[in-house]
Amino acid sequence: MENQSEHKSLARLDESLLTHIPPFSRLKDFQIREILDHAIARRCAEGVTVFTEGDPAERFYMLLDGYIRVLRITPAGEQVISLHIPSGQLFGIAKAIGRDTYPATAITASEAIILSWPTTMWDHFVADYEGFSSETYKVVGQRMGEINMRVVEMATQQVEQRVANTLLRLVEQTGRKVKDGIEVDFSITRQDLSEMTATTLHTISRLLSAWEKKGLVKSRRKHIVVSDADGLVVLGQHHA
DNA sequence: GCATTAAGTCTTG
DNA sequence: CAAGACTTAATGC
Repeated sequence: MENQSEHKSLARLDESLLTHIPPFSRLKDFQIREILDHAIARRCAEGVTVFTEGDPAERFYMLLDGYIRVLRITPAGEQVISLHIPSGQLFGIAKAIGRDTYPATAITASEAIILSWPTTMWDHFVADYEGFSSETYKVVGQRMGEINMRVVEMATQQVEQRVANTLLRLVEQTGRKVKDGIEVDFSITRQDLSEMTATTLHTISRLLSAWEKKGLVKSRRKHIVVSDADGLVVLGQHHA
């Protein structure tokens, strides 16, 4: 949790870092300055735990660059990946959902740059910074919506449909255009995908191999490119 | 239709 | 070379 993360407040933080990020975009320069002066900036390698489920929510976070993986551990010790967060979003905002501990664990899915503030400042942010709370509700709502969709998928769809839809969501939210399609923009293993879809890495491996033969995806170790999104959409809908 | 087991290869540090 | 990522086939519910 305190891995190699260079706590130095990355020189002096430039105001342009925040001016175009939704929760702060409506603020005056002096307010941005104020916010940055209270922030701690941290640059993390991939795989660093930012906070752990159940920990007291002492800080809240803004992801400036990279991706965050949100996960929970079952009593049996299995990981379940519940969400990936792209840059420009707040996370670890326990206060927004009425908690004083973190409801899940957050780990960097790539190299990342993260700002954070003490949770004691939360009420101040909500009260004094225009647009901050509405943006918070929006993000919380979006994530709830996605989780809801996934619950329905888990209950009603077969594995192939679930994996197809999960992969589509991944490239939609975190995809990067490459030569022959859209690539998931961070390291992702078959194990990871299985933890997102409640299946095994073996099934994922078989599915990806089959899809590759059909020309839907191209994957190498830790990389997945979706080359025919429409084809995947069909698979995700249809009962094959 | 899928998990499990098991037995392997290939890649990376 | 060891550890981790990945593949494939066999078996059983």
